[in-house]
Amino acid sequence: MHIRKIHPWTKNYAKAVQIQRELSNALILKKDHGKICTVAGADVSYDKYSDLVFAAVIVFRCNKNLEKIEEATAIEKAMFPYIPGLLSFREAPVLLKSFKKLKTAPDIILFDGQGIAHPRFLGLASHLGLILDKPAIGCAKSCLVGEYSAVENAVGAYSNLIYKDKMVGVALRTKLNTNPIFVSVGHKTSLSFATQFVLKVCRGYRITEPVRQAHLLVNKLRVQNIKKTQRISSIT
DNA sequence: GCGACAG
DNA sequence: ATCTTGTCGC
Repeated sequence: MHIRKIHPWTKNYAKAVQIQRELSNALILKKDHGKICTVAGADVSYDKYSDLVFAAVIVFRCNKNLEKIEEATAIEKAMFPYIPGLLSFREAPVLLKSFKKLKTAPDIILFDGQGIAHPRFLGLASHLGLILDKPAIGCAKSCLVGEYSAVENAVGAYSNLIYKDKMVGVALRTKLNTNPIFVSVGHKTSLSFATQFVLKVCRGYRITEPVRQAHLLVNKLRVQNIKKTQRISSIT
């Protein structure tokens, strides 16, 4: 799929922050799409013993079975450290490399991270939604910024996530007796649609099925790659 | 200065 | 995120 080149992947923290401030103004924080027929889940994995970063994206048909349409993976060297608030500068390059391999562009994309529930309102899902020019939703497993009240223990229950007097997302219960996940708009969709959509693509786990499958695939890729590397080094 | 802090 | 087995609870 097409990758828009909006800005360089700087390694300078101050510049990265400035880029986030500028890009956040270009976000479309409303439902800007028709019926969603395909959905993609994306995730990243790291190798503790090297500086390699792995990515996987899987596209599904939005039916009951979430039939898999296509998948793509990529490997890249980590060029940016993990800094809360600057996650996209670490994970976006390898993710884009995998998205570039997709033949079919999904109608919406689910990311393992925040959308606008972010210090400068530009989390991973928002940043990539802009670059890919696609509706995107942030599905984080923990909270980065904002405050919220306790969520009732019932699937579908949620509480608003407030940051700087703005509603930036929701803490959503996707599974009984399990901590809620944090859903926020990434780009080109609304919070209400994102919330309902996330619930529709959950399959008995806390994490949405598209992201969960991408997580399983990227970890498989990492383990295979590590084993392959060890086979080669034992011969050499 | 102190504490918080997606993956 | 990553290193890792069993184990407590629904």
